[in-house]
Formats: sequence, structure tokens, C-alpha cells
Amino acid sequence: MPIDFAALRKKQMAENAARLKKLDLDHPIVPPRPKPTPKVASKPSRKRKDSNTSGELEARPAKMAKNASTVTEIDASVASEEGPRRSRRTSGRASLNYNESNLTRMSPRLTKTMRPQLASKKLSGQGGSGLMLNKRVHDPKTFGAIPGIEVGTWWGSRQECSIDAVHAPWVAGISGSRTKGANSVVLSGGGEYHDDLDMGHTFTYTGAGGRDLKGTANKPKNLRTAAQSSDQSFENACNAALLKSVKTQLPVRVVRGYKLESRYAPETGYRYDGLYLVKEAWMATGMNPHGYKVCKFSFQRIDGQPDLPEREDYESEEERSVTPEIEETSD
DNA sequence: GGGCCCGCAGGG
DNA sequence: CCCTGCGGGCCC
Repeated sequence: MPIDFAALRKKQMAENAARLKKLDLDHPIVPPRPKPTPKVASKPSRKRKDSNTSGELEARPAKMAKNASTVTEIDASVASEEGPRRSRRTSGRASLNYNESNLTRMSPRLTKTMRPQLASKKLSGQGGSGLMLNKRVHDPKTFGAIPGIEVGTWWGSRQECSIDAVHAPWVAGISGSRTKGANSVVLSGGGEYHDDLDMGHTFTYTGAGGRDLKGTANKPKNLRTAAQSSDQSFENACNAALLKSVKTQLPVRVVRGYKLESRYAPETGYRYDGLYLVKEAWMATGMNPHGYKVCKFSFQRIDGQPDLPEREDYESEEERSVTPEIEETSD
């Protein structure tokens, strides 16, 4: 008797939504932000470095963190035969335009047409700003903002983001250490994370591990990602780092990627969305065919940062399924 | 579209 | 040194 995978997903998403809602309730009252123009939707005709008039947000531990750092075990002994259904993705890489796009800063180091090998070479004799250099000038293990990187900064690839020290790993979604906590995460979607919710100022995130990075016949271990094949745990270094962040309440840099299914996802590339706190950590059943456990985390954005760009045209499948009323999503 | 291969940055 | 990890390019 195969478990209804859609039902499981719905259940998990309801759980995630409840977690995020709790964050909202715990959230201290903040003065409403003046919102003159809700724009930033379809036609990013120019650069988008507005609204950041005052200086960068300092890397400061939030002072309103009084939540108990709970790791709740959620028993879910469900298994399923079906895999998570892939929903159609509207984003794609269609309108990739490097000549004029919604960049806050255009980096000439990498373009989509350049090969990673070339990209890894240093551009000789480019001294100066550092932003033009193909090497890192800031420490990615910093907690909080990276100097010179504004909220909203956009990159075409994870490599560029790494060079700017916002998120060091090229592939991994979590960067940090188990002793000090997480420095940064990337929200990049993916089938295994298909129950995660993104409300913009809050979101849920699935941990790392539990994958068998086998590879192919000739080349074992040549894969960088793979389907879930075992339970995740907080022993995993990445997950441990996020768990540590729940305790430390140090800010975590958040980058959203184009593959994320969210109205807050960039249409292409990767965008720095500012600093968040990891508020909770718990275990849940993952959106994998066998119901392996995953580590889950809830994030909450620190106040006082520029508003997130929104894709108004985005139809959130997630939002619909967790909204009890509408429910006419017959397929 | 999927399969395969690749370089890389971290951490143990 | 080894292994992991929500990339990305290329080929089919």
C-alpha cells in the first residue's frame, strides 16, 4: 500500500507553515516600513540598488532572540513508493541577459559562456578594487555582512558568489562549522526539498547529508548531488553548524537561487538577500521516496534590511496547498 | 530533456 | 590526505 506522497508533502508543509507562523507570533512589533513603490517585478530596467541609503547592516547578533532552542523530534514513520512529483518550473534560464539585467553590480569575471576552468584562473594584473579580481578578498567565515556586498547583490553563478565571500562552497548549500555555527546558506530548491516554504522574511530549510554520492560505473563518486538514501542527522557537520546557530543567534547570510520555487527567488542566478537567524531545528520526514528523515530549520530575517524583491506573477503552488480554503487544485 | 563528467572549497 | 556538497557545462 503506497503512501499518498502528495498527502505527506501537504502534511509536511503544514508543519513547516506552523513553524513559520510561530516565528511571526514571536516576532517583536516593528514599525511598518514606508513602502512607496512596490515595484521590482517584471522590468528591471536599471540597477536596483535603491533603498539602501544608510550603511550596511552590521553583523550584530540580534538582541531579540529569546527563543528556546529546541530540537523537536517529529515522528513520522511513513514511507512511500512514489517520488516527489516534479512541478513544472517557469523560471528556467530563459531571459538571461548579461548586458542589462537587474544587477547591482556586474561582475566581468564569469559569464555563462566561460568555462569554470577558465574562471578559476586569476586575471592577472587586475589589482585595485578587489571586486574585479578573480580571487577572494574577504573572509567567508565572517558572521554577518560582507563589506561592500549590499543586500540584493546578484551573481550569475555560485562561483562568483564564492569569490565575493558571501557563500564559500561551490556546491554545498550550508557553510559553517559545527563549533561556531553557520555563516551562510543558499536556497536553491530541488526535489528533495520540495516541502520547504519560503515566506520571504521566514523560510524553512532542509539540512544536508543522507545522500549516496555514488557516481557512474566508470567514475565512482563523480556526482556532486544525489537522491536521499539514508536518514540525515545533526551529526552532519553542516546540520550541526545550523543547529549551533540556533544557540548562538548569530546572523546567517542568505542567498536565493533561481531554482528555488518561490516568489522571492531570482529569475536567474543567485541573489544575496541579507541576514537571517536560525530559530528552530527539528527532524521531519523528507520528501524522498523512502521517507528518510531530514533535518529541518526555520529562518527569520533580521529587521532593518532592504525589502526583498518579489515576483508578483509567481503562482505559488505551495501557498495554495497550505491555504485551507481555496483548494481547487485538481490536476 | 537526462546522463555524465568536471573543478572546487571546506572540513575531518 | 580523504571525502562531501541544493553546480554547471557538455554531450546525447
